[in-house]
Amino acid sequence: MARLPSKDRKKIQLERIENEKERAVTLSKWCNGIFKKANELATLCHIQIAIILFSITGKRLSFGSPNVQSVVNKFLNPNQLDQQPNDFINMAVNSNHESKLQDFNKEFDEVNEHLANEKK
Amino acid sequence: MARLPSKDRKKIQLERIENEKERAVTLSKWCNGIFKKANELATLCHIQIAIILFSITGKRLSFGSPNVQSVVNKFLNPNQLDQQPNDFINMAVNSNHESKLQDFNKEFDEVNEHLANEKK
DNA sequence: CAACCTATCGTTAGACG
DNA sequence: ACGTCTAACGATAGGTT
Repeated sequence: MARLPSKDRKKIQLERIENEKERAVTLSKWCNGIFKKANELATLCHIQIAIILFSITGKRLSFGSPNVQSVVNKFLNPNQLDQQPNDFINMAVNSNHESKLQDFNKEFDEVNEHLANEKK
Repeated sequence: MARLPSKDRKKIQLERIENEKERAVTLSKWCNGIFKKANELATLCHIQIAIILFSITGKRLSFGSPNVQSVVNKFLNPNQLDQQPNDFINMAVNSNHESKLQDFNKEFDEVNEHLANEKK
């Protein structure tokens, strides 16, 4: 309730946050913000976008619209025509990427859950 | 100079922008904003981040800190230890990705140029 | 510790150059 | 087409629950 009067100071300083906890909180908030913006941009401008991020602790976060795989794949194979989703899945499964795909799906679920919550 | 009085209305509607020119302008502005945020986040939280984006016209834009390749590579090979930059470059050159690398470098130059300008 | 709150900071739509 | 301007909008630091 009664909020202390003079604490809303901000003004980010563009340098590394040394305090671990503060850094983790900032990362979490900014990730939400950037992923949300990416999602809005995908809708507004009808683009495809993928964001991949590794924190200093090794945690991996990603976001993609429509999904990370298709954008990364397009990035790695710019000369190919757009592939059907089934083609991409088949390609991935037919090579040695099974465990990778599971990781992907896990992350997508997490991110999508987050986004779904935010939309409510 | 004398600005019309009542035109700063906004309130984005979260739906696709149909007007091509307006959509291109919005994409340009938002890309600057998101890439800038990604760069700030990389500094603040000491993360690695890559953003890959394809516009509806097929234009490809990307941003990476420290660079797109290393993050995408880490994403595709999560079980490997971090590679030295030279290792990655050798890997890329030794496979059939030469033209891809040139594209990468071109994009990095463009983005870095933009960022450098913004920082001034 | 994640969600909520809100003053303040940062981003951007629309107008203009 | 790209930079600048600025009010209005959106994101968030620091706080509380």
